[in-house]
Amino acid sequence: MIKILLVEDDKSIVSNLTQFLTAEGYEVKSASGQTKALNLLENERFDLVLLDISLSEGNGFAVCKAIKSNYNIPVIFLTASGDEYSTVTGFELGADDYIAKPFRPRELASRIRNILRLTGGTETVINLGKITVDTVKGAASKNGKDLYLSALEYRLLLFFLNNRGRILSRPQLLEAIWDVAGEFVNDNTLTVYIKRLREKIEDDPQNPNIIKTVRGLGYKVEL
Amino acid sequence: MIKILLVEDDKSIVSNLTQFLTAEGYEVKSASGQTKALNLLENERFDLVLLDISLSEGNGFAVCKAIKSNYNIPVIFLTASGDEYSTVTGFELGADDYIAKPFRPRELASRIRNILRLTGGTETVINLGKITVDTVKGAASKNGKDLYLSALEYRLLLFFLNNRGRILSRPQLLEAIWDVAGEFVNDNTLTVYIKRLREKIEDDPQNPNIIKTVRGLGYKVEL
DNA sequence: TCTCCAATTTAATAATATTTTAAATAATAT
DNA sequence: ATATTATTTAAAATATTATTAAATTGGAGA
Repeated sequence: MIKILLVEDDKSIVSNLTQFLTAEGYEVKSASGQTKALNLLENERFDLVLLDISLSEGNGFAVCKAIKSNYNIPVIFLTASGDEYSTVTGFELGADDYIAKPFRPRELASRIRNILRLTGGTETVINLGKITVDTVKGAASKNGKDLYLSALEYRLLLFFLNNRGRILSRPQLLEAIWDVAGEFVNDNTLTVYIKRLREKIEDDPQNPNIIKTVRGLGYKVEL
Repeated sequence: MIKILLVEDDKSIVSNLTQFLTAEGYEVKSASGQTKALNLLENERFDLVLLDISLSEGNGFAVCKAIKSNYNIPVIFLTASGDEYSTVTGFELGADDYIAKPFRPRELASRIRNILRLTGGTETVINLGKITVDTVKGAASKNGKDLYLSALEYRLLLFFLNNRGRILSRPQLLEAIWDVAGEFVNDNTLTVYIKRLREKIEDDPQNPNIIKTVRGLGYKVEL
């Protein structure tokens, strides 16, 4: 069953959408504020988040950012209509689509199907050889033994696993994990983290077998 | 350079969008009808198609279907406004997004970036005889065996493959790979790289069969 | 509020592979 | 035959990545 988290404080929208989406075959839970939303996300696995970005409490952008960096779940923004600013920066913050209120439910359903198709659903447990990452628990292990990764090490590993087979350039990694687009984070920070991660996950960190260096292009984890 | 094919018969839209998207850093080609569009697609590689579905000649759906089944390129529909029918069946036909006219160029740009991000760009595998380059993996192979190319060798090969059939002059190559327009990179650098690349990809590097020298003009890779 | 601790970032240095240069040789066209 | 263009070779210069250690930051608990 595909689970959708609806983050919205307008009660009537919540009730209408819940009814409609349930009829469409989704399981819907709702949260009226960003704190509640993040709480729910910590405890349950969702496949998609519908996010009202005009939440009274703070703005929705922060939530989106948090979701994106911690859970890798697709997010669709529900925006106040005609707010071009929102749409543009929404995408840039990692939203996967947006829809302006008021919207037709059928169109929303269509966009949901589309995003789920494009993002291929959410994975909860990712395996690669001896390494396992459980994104629900937020924990990683090697041969079943817990790996004690720091938050950034964890996110870096997760990003690699979500993009295995791909060459990931340093700017790409910096942007994905440190989310400053190139600026202000010492480039070497990444190098240091690669080293630390290797130290924890590789059998022979000097001759890494999981995270490979492709000189001049970036790093890559094989399939 | 990311290449966009704009399929649209309204001249003023074509001209406006071409200008705008070019300024955004895309390479834009346009076709006024579906036949022309499909012709272009046969001969060039595009990364994304913007498709007006109210084309006079036939409807856009057929084109979209053809694109999707033959090329696996993301398609964004440009629809007449308020046409819900179009949006729903558009997605179902494989469109990756749609935008209703009239739209704000910035929003279109935003959607383009988003789709390219979601679909991970197109251009993933390029083949030429025994040589294969996979730009997602960032790796090249010959007869399925890995070629260990340096970053510049890789970029050079990629550039040749993206421009096969064309004669590429030395200044052109220098500018493309070394991105120096006004010299200061020893002209021979290119020659040396051609040699190294040939050594790795040619069966008989002394009698190159892939990268041909066209004396006085430059180099060329046959189609 | 303060202190301490772990996590993160930065800086300095080393190791290594790539890139550039230069100079000698070969091939081709006029 | 000679000038021009292209190739080859090998060594020098540079860039990129890895390592190590020290400085900084920010949060949990006293």
